[in-house]
Amino acid sequence: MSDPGWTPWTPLDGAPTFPPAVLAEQLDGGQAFRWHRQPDDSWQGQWSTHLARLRLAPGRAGSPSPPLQSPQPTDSKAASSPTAPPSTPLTSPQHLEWSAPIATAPTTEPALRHYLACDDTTAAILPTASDPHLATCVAAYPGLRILRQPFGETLLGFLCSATKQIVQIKQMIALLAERHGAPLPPAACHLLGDKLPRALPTWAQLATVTEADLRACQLGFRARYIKGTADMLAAEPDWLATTAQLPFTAAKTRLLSLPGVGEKIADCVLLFGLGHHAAFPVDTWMIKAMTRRYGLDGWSPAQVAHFGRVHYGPAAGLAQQYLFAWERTHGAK
DNA sequence: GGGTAACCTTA
DNA sequence: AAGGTTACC
Repeated sequence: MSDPGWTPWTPLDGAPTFPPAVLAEQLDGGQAFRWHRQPDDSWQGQWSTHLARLRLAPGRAGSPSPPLQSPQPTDSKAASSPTAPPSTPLTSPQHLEWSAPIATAPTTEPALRHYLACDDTTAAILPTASDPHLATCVAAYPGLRILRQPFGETLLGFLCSATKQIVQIKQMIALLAERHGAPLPPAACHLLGDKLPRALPTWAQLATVTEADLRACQLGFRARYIKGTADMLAAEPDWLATTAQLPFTAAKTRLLSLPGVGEKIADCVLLFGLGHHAAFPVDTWMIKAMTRRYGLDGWSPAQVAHFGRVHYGPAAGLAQQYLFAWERTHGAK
């Protein structure tokens, strides 16, 4: 059944089809930290002042909500196993459906399509023809894209990320929103029972929070970096807007001037928050991947980053996301 | 410049 | 240990 106050599940026009594992990777694979899987395997997430749910079209049998007029072309195989275990990354692609609070749905839908980068075709320029391993990774996650997230939120998320796992980062971010974020516009607010949805705090709001209160959000030593960054941004109110307009290298230089932002976090923010697809974040997973799959034993992060930029070119960031996803699931092999 | 420890907390 | 950065040798 669909929730009262929420729109019925509706196919998202223009969205690619996804195998379940790819949708999970895209929403909860380390790009974003505000998507939470629900008991019915749908996803609920927030970005900016948007709140939405996503799911993959369930099969015909046992469909809990009255079937809409969703076309479902070429879906004969997927329908045979609507609840098939996500045993392999390659289960059959299914169509994406969305739902949102009724009051905000008209603005949510186009925002969602933009956020999910449904129109992005960057994968077409990946050098898969000359790189068998990259081709394997791409084939394993068909439809995977780089999200288009709000710049400020992306910066906050990755300032939280240092030596933390995704689950922990999500906890920090949830606490920051709960304690320091503004409630979403009233129309959406009665919808989640006792839990009012809140936006993430803006950087201006963060500048008014004490470091101690930030530490109380489980930020640990990252609290000092976030406070320092908030102070710098508060001293220069146009910092985010100005940086967002700069070309890749200049934007990176500015990001690196913030406390707590080094090479890796800068590249993540450039990639996920500013759409600079040439950024190639190198973390411990990428070191493992390049060592194991390309024989780059003993290479430093800076050397691996250089290799990535040269080898993968203008879509290096997307290549990184495929390699990252593959390594996290196939790392042992 | 490269190598190493400290930084917080929790899974 | 964990998806890093910084400070200091």
